[in-house]
Amino acid sequence: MDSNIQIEEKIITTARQMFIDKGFNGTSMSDIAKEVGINRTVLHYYFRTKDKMFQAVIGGIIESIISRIKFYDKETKEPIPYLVNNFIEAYFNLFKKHPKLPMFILREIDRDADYLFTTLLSLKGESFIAELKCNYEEAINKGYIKNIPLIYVFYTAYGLMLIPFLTKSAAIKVIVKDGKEFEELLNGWRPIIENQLILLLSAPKEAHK
Amino acid sequence: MDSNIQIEEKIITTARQMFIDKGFNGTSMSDIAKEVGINRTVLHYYFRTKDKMFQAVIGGIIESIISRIKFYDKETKEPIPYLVNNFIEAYFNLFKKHPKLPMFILREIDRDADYLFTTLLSLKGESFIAELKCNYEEAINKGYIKNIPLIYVFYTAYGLMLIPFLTKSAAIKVIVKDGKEFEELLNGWRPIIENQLILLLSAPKEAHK
DNA sequence: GTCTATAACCTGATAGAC
DNA sequence: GTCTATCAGGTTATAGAC
Repeated sequence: MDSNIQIEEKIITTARQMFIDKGFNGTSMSDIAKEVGINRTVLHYYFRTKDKMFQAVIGGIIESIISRIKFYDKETKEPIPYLVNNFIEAYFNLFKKHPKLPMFILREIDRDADYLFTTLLSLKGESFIAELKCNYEEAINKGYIKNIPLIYVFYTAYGLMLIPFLTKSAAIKVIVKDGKEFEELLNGWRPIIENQLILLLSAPKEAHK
Repeated sequence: MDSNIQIEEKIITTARQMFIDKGFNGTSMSDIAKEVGINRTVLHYYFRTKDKMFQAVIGGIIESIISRIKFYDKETKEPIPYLVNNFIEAYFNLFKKHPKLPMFILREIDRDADYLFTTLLSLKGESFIAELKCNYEEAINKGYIKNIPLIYVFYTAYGLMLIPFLTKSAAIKVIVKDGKEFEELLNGWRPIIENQLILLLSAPKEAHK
């Protein structure tokens, strides 16, 4: 039977969206069943427990986030501003499509960081993070980017990237009337974070006053 | 009776800490009662509902966060680097003492932004935000700071300020061994965020290359 | 495969004895 | 004021009929 696979597929996609919007604890099996349009016990038939269902869903979410990272490639030698531009473009598109994703990932880090990293490493390989670091240090040694610890680049990039989405509902209370005006706010924010990232990364000759 | 007031005091302080650590939904009345060392129904005797108990606690939390904001004072005319330094100092101290506070405030914004702002305005006055904006615009007009929308200053300040604490448990998984090393990580981060804020705010003559 | 029925919890909240 | 007992509602999960 292929209606089997179809319904399993439908469960996973709607469950993914609901977990992103409301988090693990905020989403009940009943909610998911109602949204899919099936009996609650059917969920248990396919996945047995809520945890196993979450496991079937979290991989795709992590993949969609991590795949946005693109590092300095010694072959193509793309300039920093181009890389920064690409990075921001990719994440802005992702978060405009899933505005609750930033909150989701932080909530999950807070809830169970161990499990998140186990899943991440099983997806991208055990040495994923070590490879990132190695790649980054090589770019420093060749003088393409400033000598600054990788973690601070992450802090700058993700701190500035996530904050508008994390505080979106507050912004709509205070300075912006609707989603359309929020979009314009984002458009004004983009060049600022772009500039700050380039300033942080650019090799000394471009950066020093 | 004053044992009355004592126990009410004890309930509030431990409830505040537990709400900060686990959020509103993550903290049950049973948890609080167990931590205080009383019967669960005693909580209902003092506060009747969980919501009213949260109300008794949230004011102090908001106050501790908002009171850190210090804007340009036309009287004393303190220079931007000094103000930035003070701002970062105040929040780093607060978050080192309560590392879960950043996650708490974001979670509550996500859960009920309306209620949070109603409480904020009732504490600081209806025109609190308008006054901030007015103060800020005056500083721009007098040429003390660059002409950039206030919201983007908030995004930069809080984005860079919050991100290390929001991802602390992830950092401890990956790049840092313990709390002491995390402290050092923070010490290295501080001058960077300081520099970025000063660059963002400084009036044109100091800022342009 | 999908349903009903039910189990075994946990939640917030209240009534009433002491 | 503080307790026990109880309620009504929600949660995940399973057994068994069809």
